[in-house]
Amino acid sequence: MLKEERQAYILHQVNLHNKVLSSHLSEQMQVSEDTIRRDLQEMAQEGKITKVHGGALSNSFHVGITSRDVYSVEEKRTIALKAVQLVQDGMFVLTSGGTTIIELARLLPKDLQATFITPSLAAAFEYTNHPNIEVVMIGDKLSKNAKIAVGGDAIRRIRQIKADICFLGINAIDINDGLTDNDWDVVEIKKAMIDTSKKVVALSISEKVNTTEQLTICPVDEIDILITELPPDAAPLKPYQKKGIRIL
Amino acid sequence: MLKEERQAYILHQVNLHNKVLSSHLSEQMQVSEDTIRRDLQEMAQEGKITKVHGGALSNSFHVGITSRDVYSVEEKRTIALKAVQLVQDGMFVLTSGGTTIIELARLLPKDLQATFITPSLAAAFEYTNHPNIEVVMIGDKLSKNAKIAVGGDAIRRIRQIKADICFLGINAIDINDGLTDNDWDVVEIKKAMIDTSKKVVALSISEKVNTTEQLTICPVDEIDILITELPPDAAPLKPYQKKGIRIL
DNA sequence: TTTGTTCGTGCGTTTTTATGCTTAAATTCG
DNA sequence: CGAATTTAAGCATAAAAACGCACGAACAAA
Repeated sequence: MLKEERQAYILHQVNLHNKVLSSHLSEQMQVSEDTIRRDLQEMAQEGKITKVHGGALSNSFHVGITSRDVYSVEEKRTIALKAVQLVQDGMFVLTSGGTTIIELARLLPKDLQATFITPSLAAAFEYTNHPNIEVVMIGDKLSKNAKIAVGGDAIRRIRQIKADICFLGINAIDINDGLTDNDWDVVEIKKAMIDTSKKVVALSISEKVNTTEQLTICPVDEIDILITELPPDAAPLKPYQKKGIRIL
Repeated sequence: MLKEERQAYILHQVNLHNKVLSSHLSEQMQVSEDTIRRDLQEMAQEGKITKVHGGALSNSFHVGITSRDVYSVEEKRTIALKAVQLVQDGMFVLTSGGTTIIELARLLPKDLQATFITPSLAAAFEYTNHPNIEVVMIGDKLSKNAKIAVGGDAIRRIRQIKADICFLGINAIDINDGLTDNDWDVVEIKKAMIDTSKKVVALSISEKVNTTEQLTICPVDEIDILITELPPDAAPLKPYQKKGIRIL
């Protein structure tokens, strides 16, 4: 059997079943696993498949939901980096959706072992890329624009969880009006998340600090930690610090 | 034997068998391998064949390697088009994940008003792009590779639904072994989906017909409709038709 | 016919490629 | 953590390719 033949067959199998085992292929084609591994490596380099421990995965399904240009990524990355430090092994972490949360998801250390729970499709998707993280998706009717599960069932489910920490990507925060948003269903979900978590962390780019939307989620004193891309002692954050909120 | 004669013969052989070995040709025509190699090289330069180590491949064979998008999109699209016709306004539709289902999701008519329920992240995401479709995500612990919710809670939730129709993207179907898969949790989910649906539709490219994986989902007679990219009267599908399964 | 040129072919020799094996390191999993 | 599996790297070997060279046939021109 020619090398190219073999690789064509492998590609075929991979795309057929979404995954293949080196051992299996080796047996099927009567060549050593070494050869298979070299084939897989070669094909992976050409971008045809994704090589993993023990075999290979199809590339087609892997690329999906995410990746699209995000507004002020740099700031959000800064925020996410600070947030990551709050997560420790074994924690139950509840998160909302939103682009800042997605950045957080991407920056989680590879060896972190924790359980992440979210009603957001995109966040859930990102979490599944981390091998050591257990991901729980909160299901229910999906909100079309936020792409997160909303509704009574989702809320009930969230309230059943006792999370160690909750990360909220927020749209507007104001010292008087508190946390606000513009989608009724999302507000309900965030309320539930806050209620059921021991510690609440609000993530927001400084642009959104001291702005207000139509619907109230909660007053500022219900959040424990506020993270922006600014240094903790920046002037605009002083009022929040005075209210007893920890700034990172 | 003249050079031209020889090359004509080689071309014939290549197109007939999709591959030739230099050694084989050399023996057949009683010339040195050097000569064969020179012939192959010449023909390769003219674009008639593709030369590889040890022999040559037909050019048509090689195109399979170059196409690197989703595997057999065309077939899957054909399948999806047939499947779409089964959905009508007002239906409750339950679907699994998988690339064929994603194609189905993309091909749904814009004006379709129905409720789609799925444990698959990618499928749910696609459904949310349709303004008139109500999307319900089944939540639970997420399976890392399939990116679908698995576990007792998801199963319980699925069983509470009485769906009009259920679309399953399947990995392997065999007349004796029935529907099979290679992921325990996914199998459980699919079982639940089948049990709770009035009508079960299996979507599969013909390559997966008459193949078997390790874990059984259900015998073939539990599915109502089988859709492949082949015409309904294709030979490989006859046995299924005899069992009373409708073929599309 | 003779001579010189070109082409096709085969034969050694040297390189390159493909593959399997062994061993040590890495990874996974109970 | 420790056992079992998987991988990576180096080495050995055989097969194939590349290269130069030589021989002989075909062919053209003198």
